[in-house]
Amino acid sequence: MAPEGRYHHGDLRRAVLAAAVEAIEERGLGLLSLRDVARRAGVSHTAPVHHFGDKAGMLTALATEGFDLLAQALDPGDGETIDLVDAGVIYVQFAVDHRAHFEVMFRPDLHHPDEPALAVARDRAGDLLTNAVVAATDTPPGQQTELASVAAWSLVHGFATLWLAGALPEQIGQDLQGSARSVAKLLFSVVHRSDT
Amino acid sequence: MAPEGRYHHGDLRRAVLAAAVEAIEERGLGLLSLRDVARRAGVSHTAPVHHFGDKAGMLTALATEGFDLLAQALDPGDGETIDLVDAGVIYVQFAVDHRAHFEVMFRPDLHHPDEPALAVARDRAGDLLTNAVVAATDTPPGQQTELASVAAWSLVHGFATLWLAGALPEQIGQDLQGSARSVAKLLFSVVHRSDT
DNA sequence: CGCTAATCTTACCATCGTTAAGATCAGATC
DNA sequence: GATCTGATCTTAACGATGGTAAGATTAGCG
Repeated sequence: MAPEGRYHHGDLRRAVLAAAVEAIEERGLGLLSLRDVARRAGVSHTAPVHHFGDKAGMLTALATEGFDLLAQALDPGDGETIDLVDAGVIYVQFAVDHRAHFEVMFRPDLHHPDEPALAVARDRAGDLLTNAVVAATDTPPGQQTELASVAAWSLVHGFATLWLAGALPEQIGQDLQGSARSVAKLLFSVVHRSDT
Repeated sequence: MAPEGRYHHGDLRRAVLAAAVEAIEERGLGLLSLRDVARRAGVSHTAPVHHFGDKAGMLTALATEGFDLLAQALDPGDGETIDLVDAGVIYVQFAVDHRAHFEVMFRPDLHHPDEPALAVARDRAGDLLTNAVVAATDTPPGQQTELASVAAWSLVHGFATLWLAGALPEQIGQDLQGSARSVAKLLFSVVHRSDT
């Protein structure tokens, strides 16, 4: 990936983010070291500074990339809205497939709080989720819809988070796909009862 | 709290855990420093080693204490089972009131994986949640009940986690109590629809 | 009182994140 | 093609961190 022996890497920003994902998946977010990331990318430990400023900047960029990937996975394109259950399954699948991204996305204590790109990416993904709820409820957006969206998001987010934490019983983990779909089907109950 | 000027602290284990909670609430789990915790407790930076072994040991103890506190909050005593909605509200309230504990509880990458006390405390809290679901569903425990429990837990856990991450809309945060109760009421839909 | 184990401190080491200074290089301009 | 300029990367250094080793202090118990 990295051109060997060259002073200028060529695409260090991307390489650093990829190395960070690799490091987080191997040793966990808590043990992430910027120097280790730089080593994996084959550059000196201060090279990432120029692209990200500091460690928090790198994690902010990683979180932004994560929200972009999630939005991309949730967006069927052509201005259409995704089915609610499908959206739920995709959300869980994303958390599992992009564990490193997902963990960083919801750790604002590790971010630069005032990074506009992060807010933009997060809002885009959030809007796609809300749209799926609105389409499923078939009622005009309002305060009830907002609560329904929050509840729906909470359900799939909680499921994904608990699975990542290894807190779910073994049976669930053995058939994660099926369990995720079963849980996602409950989104209908959550969304339709939330107006009572 | 700490007896001044004494060589032996007297209750350093408790003091260190309390200092860790304080430090996490102030600066976030990601920036937690063992030396800072020791400073807050008024001891040298290696004093906690004797009680916890290392940083992961301290966080494992903190997570265990968290599960114990949660179980205590969910246990009405006298062998009775708690109401499902009440349990949901209590869960969210616990996460907010004991933010530091809660965050550590679900970060197994920061724990000693084979600590028995942690597993015991976690299972006790988990059983209390499952009991509340079983009592509400009114059906014998089985695979469906397990899925219902997971879904119910996911809903409140996701809500709490998203709130802690600052990811929920402002309206929710302004009336967290009310929103938490509204979400907890949805537990009935989740639990009763999960057998279809 | 005296012994022992628990508790805590000081000294030290490798590693970490960050900053400052300088080296190297890509691309634009002439 | 030569030169200049800014972007990119490295080396060097600093304070802080987590962990280990050795020793000091003291509580509990005979």
